[in-house]
Amino acid sequence: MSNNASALFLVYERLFAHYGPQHWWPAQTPFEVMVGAVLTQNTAWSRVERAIAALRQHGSLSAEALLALEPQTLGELIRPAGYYTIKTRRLQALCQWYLAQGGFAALQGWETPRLRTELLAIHGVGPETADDILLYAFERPVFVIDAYTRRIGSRLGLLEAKAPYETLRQQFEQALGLDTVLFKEYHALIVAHAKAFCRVRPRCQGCMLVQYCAVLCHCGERPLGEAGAAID
DNA sequence: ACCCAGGGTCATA
DNA sequence: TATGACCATGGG
Repeated sequence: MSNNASALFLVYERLFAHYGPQHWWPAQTPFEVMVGAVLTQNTAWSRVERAIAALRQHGSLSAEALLALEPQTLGELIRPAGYYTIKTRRLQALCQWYLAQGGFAALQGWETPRLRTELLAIHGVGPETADDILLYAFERPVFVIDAYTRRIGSRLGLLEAKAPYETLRQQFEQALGLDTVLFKEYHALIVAHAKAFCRVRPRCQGCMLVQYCAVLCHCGERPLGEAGAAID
């Protein structure tokens, strides 16, 4: 295992030690995970919670119900999550595919590569949304790369922030091994860490940044070495 | 008033 | 391959 690979695992251990288990994804059903994955695209989760609550209140938190809604009605329900016109189309496209394939039980029988390819073919489902769904709805060992992963990873000097999505995903998967439970927890911890320091920006020089890095570099006895020294 | 959030698509070079 | 515009709400 390369230094980089062991460093990625060390970061996980320290995040877990600091924040504890995150119990992700915050949803009651696999289908709700899928809906949330679309709604949270470039959107704060607190906004998504509002939209999901509205859908549940309306009795429309199912593929059949979402498809039956008039676009204008659905748009009104998910309005708090922003991009409501686009997300209305995306949600209904996802539901149409979901039902056409026979729903969750049928899809669960698919091999992961096929499932991923088919998800990516849905209009409005990109790599991160597809991988959120694969990991948290279908429990497949797929590592999710998001903006937080890029930011934290690059600050630690462990990855290139602008590298292609697939490159980074394979980097994590090869470093950690295909472990669904680990992947679920790791991604959730990255988001937890980012949220804890959501005001930290690359140009910041203040104490928040020191704490942000300290969680990963100095909370344990073992140093991160060169990777740790590379932070900002 | 300004920045940005758990992205993705499309047009352009 | 790689930028940039665009989508839209609401919290800090």
